[in-house]
Amino acid sequence: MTNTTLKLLAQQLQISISTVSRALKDHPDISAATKAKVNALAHSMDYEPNAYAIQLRTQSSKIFGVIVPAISNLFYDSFIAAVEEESRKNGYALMILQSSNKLENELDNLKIFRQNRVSGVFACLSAQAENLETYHRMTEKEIPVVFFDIVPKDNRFTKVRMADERCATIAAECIIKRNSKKVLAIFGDPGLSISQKRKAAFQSFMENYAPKVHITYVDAKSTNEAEEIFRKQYAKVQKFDTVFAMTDEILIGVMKAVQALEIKVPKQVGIISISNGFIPNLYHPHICYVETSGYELGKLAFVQMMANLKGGKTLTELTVEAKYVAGGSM
Amino acid sequence: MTNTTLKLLAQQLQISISTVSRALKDHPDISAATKAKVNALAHSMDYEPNAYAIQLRTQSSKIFGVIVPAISNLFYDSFIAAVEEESRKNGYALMILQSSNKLENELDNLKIFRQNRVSGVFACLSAQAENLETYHRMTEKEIPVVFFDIVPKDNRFTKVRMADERCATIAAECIIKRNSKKVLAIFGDPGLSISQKRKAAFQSFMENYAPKVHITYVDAKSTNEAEEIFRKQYAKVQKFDTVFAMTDEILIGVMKAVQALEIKVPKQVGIISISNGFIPNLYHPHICYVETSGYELGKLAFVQMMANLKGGKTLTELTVEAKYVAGGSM
DNA sequence: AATATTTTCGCAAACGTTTGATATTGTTAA
DNA sequence: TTAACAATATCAAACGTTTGCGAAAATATT
Repeated sequence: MTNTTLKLLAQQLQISISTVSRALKDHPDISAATKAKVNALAHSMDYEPNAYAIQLRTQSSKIFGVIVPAISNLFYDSFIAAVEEESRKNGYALMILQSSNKLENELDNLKIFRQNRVSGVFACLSAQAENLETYHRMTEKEIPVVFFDIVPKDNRFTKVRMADERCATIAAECIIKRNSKKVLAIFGDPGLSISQKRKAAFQSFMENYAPKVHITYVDAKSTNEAEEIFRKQYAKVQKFDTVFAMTDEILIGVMKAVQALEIKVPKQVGIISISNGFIPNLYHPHICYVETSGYELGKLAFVQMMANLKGGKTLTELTVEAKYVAGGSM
Repeated sequence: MTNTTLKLLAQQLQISISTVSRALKDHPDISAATKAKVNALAHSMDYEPNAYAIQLRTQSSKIFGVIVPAISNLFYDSFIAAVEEESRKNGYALMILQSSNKLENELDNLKIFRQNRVSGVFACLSAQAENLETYHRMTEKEIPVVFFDIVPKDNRFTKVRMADERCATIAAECIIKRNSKKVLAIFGDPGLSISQKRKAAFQSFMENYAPKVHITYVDAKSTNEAEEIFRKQYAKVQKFDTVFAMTDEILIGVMKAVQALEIKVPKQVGIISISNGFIPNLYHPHICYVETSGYELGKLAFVQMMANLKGGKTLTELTVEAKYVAGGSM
């Protein structure tokens, strides 16, 4: 069955295509009577405007592209959910592609976006190289790019991200308040700037405000690594009394060890992490965490995108504020 | 900066648009020399074919639509990830929209898909009404629809889903093998057909093969409800020795209670659930589960989609087999 | 040398829509 | 009654491709 088109409607009603087109979009040039007729027929014939023809004609696509390392991820999926909500409210649809942290995929995805003349791109850099060349090409072609979470240093781009330093600082404050003496601080992949930032912020805060607290800094690239580190450190005679987990991945590893070793939380060990809250609330008692919300970040990113679309250039780096959520683990 | 088009390339090289077009797609009519020239210029001018023009001309879009209740979901996000992978391999892009389980959104999404003339739709029905009318309209317009997970009863559609009955049966087997005497079986929202199927299968299996086992059947619509149920049942003098959790949500509730009550697993209580594995592996010991993989389901759905696209009508209901994954909880 | 064949390319229409310019009415003011 | 104007509707070009058909040039066959 062939699709209903303006032409079809026009010849049914014995009027011109342009009249039909204008009637459908409530153009003042068209009389109420004609509009009524056209709308009625369009509805009964199940007319759906052809997005491609429109986009070809108007040179604008009403589609945003989103690149995430992985869709299946507690943080990114809430980011996507937020962007999707806002997009739909504003009449945009989303094309979502995952890079799997591979440069090759990221480039492929960008190509698809360019070929589909997306109105804008939300991009999270893949861990590998910083191939900004391609992104520059996009902005040259007036496709705004809003980077989120893992953003480039180049400040010719619009960026939104979590207030990473602040997150770490809040966690540090908390540890100081708890009067901890010995802390095990586990950070993520040291290759990622996010790890570096958080660690630097954490470290400098602790050194300034609680220089006497003894802190063991370690990096863990995976859940398993985090678990092993915890076990090893816990085996020492001088045990730590508090552990800081920079990510959900790390927290999961820590909690596996905690459960296996039957450690009482918070009596024997206090735990604090940075998370969106899902994982920390799985346990009893709930783990205390500094909230980093992918959802909030998504909302913010969308605002930035619209600003870019409307008012030309808006190059800023915005951050979402972090807040502490108390659980029973400290 | 304006986009490079075939026309632009053509006038640069003083040849016709059609020659450029054919050269670019390696058409045998074009000489090697011309092809070389064209390709070189196209590359240097950063030519990107305009997907809209192509789709308008060829009437095919190379885009699939996906509707899920929520992107931010352990099951659906892995489904999406699988479909995305396969799609890209086959040159398709994905448009993903979430219904938030609202009929209104679902219809909006479908409209967007129709207007974008997607090549096919992967749909998971929202919990509310079964508005199959719209889906029929799509198939009439020769847009194949592959339903997944929550599928309609109408068997004029292509459907893929988990082998729900089998999942429950496997769990039941496991419980029998463990020699359980008293079981607490917690199922999900009784309004969903998936809950009904699993419960029916579980119940009939137990009645047939282990009629003497005492089973308490309850429904829980949320994590909190599951936790409360567990606590209440566990307070009884005649305690259950095994609990079956139909979903991750329920398992999470159960585990909160288990942790709070400091119940030893599996000594005091055995636990088995149905899950994709992420949640069960968060705990120590790992919870035993019957695996239902969104990822596998995605792969299967994609195969069905391609079959539909190629060979006309392929109306079948396929299921992904379930398998038992042993943890330390039984 | 004339014809037939192949290789290489251009013409033009079509996909469905939007929109500036223009034409056709009907209405009002002088 | 006629000029002036507003209201309504049409024409036609354009967006960037693809593709059937035919034309020209080069090569091969008699």
